[in-house]
Amino acid sequence: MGTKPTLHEVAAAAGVSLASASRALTGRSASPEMVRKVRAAAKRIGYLPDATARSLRLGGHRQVVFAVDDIGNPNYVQMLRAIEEELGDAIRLSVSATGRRPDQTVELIRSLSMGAGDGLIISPLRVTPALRQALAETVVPVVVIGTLHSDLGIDNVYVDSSVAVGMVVDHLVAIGRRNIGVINGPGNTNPGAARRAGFAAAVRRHDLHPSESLQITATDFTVSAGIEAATLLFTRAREDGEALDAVVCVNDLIAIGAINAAMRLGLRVPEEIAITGIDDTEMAALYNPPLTSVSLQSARRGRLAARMLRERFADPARPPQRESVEATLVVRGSTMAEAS
Amino acid sequence: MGTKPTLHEVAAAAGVSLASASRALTGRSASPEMVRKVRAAAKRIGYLPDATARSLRLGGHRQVVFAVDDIGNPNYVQMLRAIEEELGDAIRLSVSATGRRPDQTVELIRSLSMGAGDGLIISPLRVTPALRQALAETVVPVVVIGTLHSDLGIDNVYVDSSVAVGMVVDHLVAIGRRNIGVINGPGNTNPGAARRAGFAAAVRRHDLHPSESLQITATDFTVSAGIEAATLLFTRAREDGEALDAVVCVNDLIAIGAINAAMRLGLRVPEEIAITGIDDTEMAALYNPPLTSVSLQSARRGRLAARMLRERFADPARPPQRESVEATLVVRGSTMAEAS
DNA sequence: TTGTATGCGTTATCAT
DNA sequence: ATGATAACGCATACAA
Repeated sequence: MGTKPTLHEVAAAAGVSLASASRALTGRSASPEMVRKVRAAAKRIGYLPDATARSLRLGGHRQVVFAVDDIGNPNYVQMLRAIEEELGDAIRLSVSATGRRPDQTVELIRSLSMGAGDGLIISPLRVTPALRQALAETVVPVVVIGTLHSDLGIDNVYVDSSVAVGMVVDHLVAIGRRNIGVINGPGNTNPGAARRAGFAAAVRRHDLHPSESLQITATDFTVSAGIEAATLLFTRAREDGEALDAVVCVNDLIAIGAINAAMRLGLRVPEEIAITGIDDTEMAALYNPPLTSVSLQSARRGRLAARMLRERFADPARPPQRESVEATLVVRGSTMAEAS
Repeated sequence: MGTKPTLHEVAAAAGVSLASASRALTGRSASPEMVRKVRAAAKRIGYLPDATARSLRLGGHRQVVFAVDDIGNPNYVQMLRAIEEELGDAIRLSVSATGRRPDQTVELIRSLSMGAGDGLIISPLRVTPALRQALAETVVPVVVIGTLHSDLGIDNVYVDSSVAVGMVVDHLVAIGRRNIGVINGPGNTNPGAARRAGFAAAVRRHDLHPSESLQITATDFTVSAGIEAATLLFTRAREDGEALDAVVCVNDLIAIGAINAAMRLGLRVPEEIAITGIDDTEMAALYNPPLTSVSLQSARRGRLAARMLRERFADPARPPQRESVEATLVVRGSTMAEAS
């Protein structure tokens, strides 16, 4: 009773052959009486068809898994949508949240070898040694969206997000802001580290010398973390008497948090303080004020990754591919008042 | 060459047995020489393991499919996240966009019988006769999120969105607004029709008599459609000299479009015009001004649906379940200036 | 270590 | 219309 009933047991319970049971449930060619008997037996013993077995027999479609830390992140949502589109009806797409436990991605890659899927697309926040190891050993194809050493021999699509930070700093300097603070994300992630480095390089290039107290780290890439960090940044600048006319945030969510914090403190955006994000989320264009941001082309990256996987399915022997995507600055109202 | 190579052919190409080929690739117990030969042969003929077969042999997990019109819709994203969480690691979750073609949902239900999945969660915008038919016939369990006649015998979780509209109208009247316009969504959808009816009932209840010109229909449940519709509404009201101090929008995206349109026309929100949404999207709380909305508890609905499916897996024979969720009003700055 | 044979749960082919 | 059986692609128990 505790085990999962098979079609075999349905047939036994109904007192008919296996083949008849199958036909009665799929409705191919069976007498009304047979259908009645079989469906009754199936319901009685609690039979549910096994999708895997059906799929095997019927020559089912390929399945690819898309694994990200947080499905709710708008960035990943864009990727998800693009991947789904690119894969089309012929390939089924599963999503898997890996953010709950560390190195869950590694388990996932290993589980691929147990039939979890025919291919995998991941966008890992951190590339741990264990992950590198798993990537090197995998037999089923994996595409990584994010920074990755090329000698791993893994299909890869990436974008240099450190230059993205450079672009916003360039823009801020160009419109006359020189007292630029920054809200970083956690430094122990790949994007976090890259953007942190990008900011350091940019201020050096422009000969800016932001005080340490204007460089702050949010605990997470979220709006609430952004509010918290920005509030601290603004009050600290005020107390210390530090000039501050712009804040670079390392993603849109933090930036929106920063705008919220600024307003609560009565700071006007962009007149008193310019605020920028990164990712060019849908919300950026819609926000009030609209958020200046840098598009990292998430949709395009997702589409490219999906295409790479399709092409690898078609030709498993071809050399590993690498493609990159250009960051593009999108200037909006959070740094410049709109032309009237 | 055009067909998909199987392990059998790898074994043949390597001149070893099927079992040895299997072991060499999974790395169980095989000599280095064997591993080398087999992996070489596999690479040469372009072998990729079949996930379905592996999963069948290894006793793979259940797979459920979540099908919605647009994966990008924040509403569905919340559901997706909750479903993923509730299902846990033991059940794999696939997403499927059904918005591309009409009645693609029906095809999906039928394709379930071909091994596409062990269970299905759908949130259809429209319940067509064909869909009803497919639901009545399906052998694999389906949970419908949305309005559904109970005699279909399908597990169902729903929320009455017509009362949601009533709640915002009550609120607007309570704060002294009586010249209330509305931006509806497409009427040929389930939510669209329900909310339209809800508005009609509410204005009747409060003895309001909004002129026809203040009741408008957006072409879609999107921000851009909202901007378009709201612009038309505001300019029309201005030209006709109609008083207008509030606009009920049937979802958050349209409402945000309406706020955008209002600002472009120089209308102050909420002082001159109050604007409300429905869905209580994440963006609602973060927007500027924060959007008064009605939570339809998407996350909770998703979680309930996932749980229903799990419970049906556990006991296929139990009677069909129905659960509902309460709409709750969330008052924010788009209708009332914040307390200072 | 390697090969042979069986079975995972289902549908399709071929008889009857 | 129904029943017996092979096959889908793979991993493993067993024998060698």
